[in-house]
Amino acid sequence: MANATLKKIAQVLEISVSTVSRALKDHPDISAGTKQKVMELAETLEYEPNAVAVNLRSKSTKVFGVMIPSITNNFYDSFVNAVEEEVKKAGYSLMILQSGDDPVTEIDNLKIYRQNRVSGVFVCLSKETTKIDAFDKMKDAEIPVVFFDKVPDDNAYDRVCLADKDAAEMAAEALLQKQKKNILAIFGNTQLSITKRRLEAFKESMKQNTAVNVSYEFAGNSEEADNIAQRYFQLKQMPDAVFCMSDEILVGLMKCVQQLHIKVPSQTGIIALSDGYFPKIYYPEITYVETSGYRLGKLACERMMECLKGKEETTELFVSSRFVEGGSL
Amino acid sequence: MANATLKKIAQVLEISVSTVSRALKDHPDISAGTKQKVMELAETLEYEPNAVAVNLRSKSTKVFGVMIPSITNNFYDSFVNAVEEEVKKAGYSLMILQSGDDPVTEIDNLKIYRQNRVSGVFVCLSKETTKIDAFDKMKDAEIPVVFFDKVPDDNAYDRVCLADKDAAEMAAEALLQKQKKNILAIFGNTQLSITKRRLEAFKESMKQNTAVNVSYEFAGNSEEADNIAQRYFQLKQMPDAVFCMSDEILVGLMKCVQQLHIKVPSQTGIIALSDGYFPKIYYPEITYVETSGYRLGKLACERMMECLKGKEETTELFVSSRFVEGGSL
DNA sequence: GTGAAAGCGCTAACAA
DNA sequence: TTGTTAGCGCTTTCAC
Repeated sequence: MANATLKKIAQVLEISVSTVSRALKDHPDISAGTKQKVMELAETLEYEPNAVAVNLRSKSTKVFGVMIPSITNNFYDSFVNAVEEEVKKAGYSLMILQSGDDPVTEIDNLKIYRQNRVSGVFVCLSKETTKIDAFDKMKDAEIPVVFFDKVPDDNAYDRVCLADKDAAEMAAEALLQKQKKNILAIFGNTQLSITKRRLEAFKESMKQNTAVNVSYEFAGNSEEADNIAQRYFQLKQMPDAVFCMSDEILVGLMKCVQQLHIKVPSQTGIIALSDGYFPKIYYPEITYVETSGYRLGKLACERMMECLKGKEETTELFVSSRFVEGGSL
Repeated sequence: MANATLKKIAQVLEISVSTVSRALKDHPDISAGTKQKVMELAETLEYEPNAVAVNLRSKSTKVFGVMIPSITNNFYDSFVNAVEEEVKKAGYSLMILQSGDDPVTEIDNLKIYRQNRVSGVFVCLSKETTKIDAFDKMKDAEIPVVFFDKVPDDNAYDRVCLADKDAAEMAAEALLQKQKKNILAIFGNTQLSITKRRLEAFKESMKQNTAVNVSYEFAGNSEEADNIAQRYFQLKQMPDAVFCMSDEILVGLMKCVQQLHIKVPSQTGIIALSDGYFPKIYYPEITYVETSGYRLGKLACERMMECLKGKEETTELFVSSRFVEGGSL
């Protein structure tokens, strides 16, 4: 008999609902005998508490929202994976909503989260988002928001980010170390703060050695990266190394490498910033600086949990980077 | 002022809660004047209905569960993407839970879905699941379940699947058409029904031409596929074509192809069953038979919606396959 | 040790 | 046209 309620159990046993409730929670007030009977009946009736009712009563759902531009993206997947894994331990579930990189959808989604009274929201801003006042409503509703990856500039918000600066620097250092002289550096959409940070740090590191020639290019997707690479590798003076800011760009570059039969690393070296999956599908495996969505997820959870137990100030936290040697540089 | 309730509005306006409720719903009974006042106050108070309360009252949440082995998987992503897109139109949200291919977690997750009174659940069984009686509890709770991809054999359940048989046949036909004589066919985990179906159909098609030599191999992941390919491509009689049952296997094969500098399609042809992303990251692009997670998602939604409005019998539905020409065969 | 009652926020049948 | 009442399932204070 499914959908048993406290009431039903109470009726059968001819005791009150509150006693049943307490018995099921193993409350000290209740006699062993009563507990026994209640537990048993609950068992046979397959009683399962109605979370909706509990939530209404307690004014708190055990659900976190996660908003990402798109779920079909390796990096966000890793993030979500980590978060799901982590919050489950505390009995939470996830409500995942995609913004599709659309600020309007983003705002709609926030509304859904508010109406569902989620306990908190993890947000990666859409590419197009410029105004973030919509998030103030979450404050009013007392729903903590932890931004990740694409975060607002405003210090008034909690943010966890990749150590973009460190990562870009590490990659740049590696290139210099290998004495590369003619580098093609492909970055993503310049609108994104993530691109800006990586670009700036990379450029800064490159200043150390003025004898190095670096060409900066920008690709919005894999295909554009492919096209850019095509152009450069048909020059008589081929790049002797390529830096890829992201997996998307790496994938585009590698298609070009395959097409033009470029030997890696003898003809050209390659280094990327990556979550780690794509570098391993090529031969030789690509040397990369890890920017882990998984670790970012864990960090975001930690921060969220702090927010829940009365946070103090907002913070910006970073996930450290890690150099992973492949055979491509 | 956030967290306004009907009660607050009612108090301010000195009218009853039910009038407020009706006014907000634009109920015909309510006078224009009252509606006006209520609407305005609701606006300024930033009233937003409490979904939890509504759910409790209506005994129906606007949430679907989606259970997949892992979210870090292209195919399931596409599926989830399609489902999210589709159900959003009807005002539903998704609660995604991963089973991690663990039957115990699977059962725990079902419990979470039941307790949260989701409106329905989309389930892809874990690799390890053998007994499915846990799903009967969902029936008792009157929560419709639509299985997808990895589905139970039992006809008593609603299922949407890829047309594995068709897809494998199409690939086999293409190989025969191209006069391939020495084919390496790599399949996945033989425990999975999906593997069985694809394997059986492929073998059946191959029977048409007994002059063709086919080697059947099985790989549980990309690395194993790579190793198998390594072995075959170091034989003096190299395969003149390779069939990959899945993206995972294709990725492994391609790593080997890169390592051994095998020319595609001149030295060996390649054909795969795939969702479509991975075939396009290689050069030449891989010829594949599309097994679309996205379309599967759409179909699953259709079926779910039917279930919600009182279904009749359970069905097994299939997403048709599509041959996509790359340059690899 | 147990029960009665109130209330979380909302809806809807029934009254007025 | 509006209000009253009851109740969704649960928890918890207060009384006995």
